[in-house]
Amino acid sequence: MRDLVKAAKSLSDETRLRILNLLLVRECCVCEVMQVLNVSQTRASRNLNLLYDAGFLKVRGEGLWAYYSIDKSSLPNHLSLFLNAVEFGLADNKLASLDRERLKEAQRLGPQCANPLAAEQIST
Amino acid sequence: MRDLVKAAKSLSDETRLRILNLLLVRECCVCEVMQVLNVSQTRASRNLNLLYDAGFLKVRGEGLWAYYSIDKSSLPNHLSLFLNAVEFGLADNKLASLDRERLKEAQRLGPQCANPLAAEQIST
DNA sequence: AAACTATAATTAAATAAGCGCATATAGAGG
DNA sequence: CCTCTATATGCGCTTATTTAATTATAGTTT
Repeated sequence: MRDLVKAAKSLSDETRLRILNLLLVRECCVCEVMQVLNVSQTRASRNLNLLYDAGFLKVRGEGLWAYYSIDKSSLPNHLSLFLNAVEFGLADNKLASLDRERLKEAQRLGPQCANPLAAEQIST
Repeated sequence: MRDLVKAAKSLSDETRLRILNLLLVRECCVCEVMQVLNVSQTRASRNLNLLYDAGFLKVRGEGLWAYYSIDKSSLPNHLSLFLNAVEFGLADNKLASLDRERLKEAQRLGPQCANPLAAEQIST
């Protein structure tokens, strides 16, 4: 039961649903999530880790980068069913679609390039 | 997206999963939920209402009683998918099975009969 | 090895969730 | 109309979640 509660809890946050939406398209590193969702590094990392903890994600470290992904074939059945619900629910969602578009243009440039404000401060 | 978050949040609590587990068997009134889960009237009512708010439940008032139920056929698709996940996840759960057993013996006697402590105090 | 960088963890502060108690509501029955 | 009863709700308290800011970690590069 605890697993189920944990899984549902991990899905009960907009940021995390948006993250799953991206990872359903393809593997992402933390900085790509930051870029596409326009959130802080802390927030991206923490919520990715929460989804990992709930069992939805795999992580693969490659040098400094951490690549998160969803491996549907190795998911326990109840998580797989939850994911179906999320995938269906996000399919026709405006923000989710926009995120998927933005993902196409996301680049693996590291966290400091994801924040336009910081970039401005540098150029000033 | 807000709907999805709300749905997932409503599933992220043990009491509410146990309630869904009962209602997947049959319609229940508040006092039956109290009895089977051995929780307070406030707690039963509040959590039923939360699940109702998320769209999972129907209510039917009959005199003083409120009967809650799940009408699978009229659920929106994403809720239906969520429910599948919950149903699967609870199928082989010990506590959920026990609750289903207890449900067979539950009676519609009103809230004060659901609390064994109160019953003892009455008999003393 | 020293400087740099992507991510993780820790902390502190704000916000929200969950529950019991007491009270409100609304229907039933005398 | 008054009382009794099943359920709902407002309030206050406790605990849990979320996040930004800061610091830590670990790999990379020079």
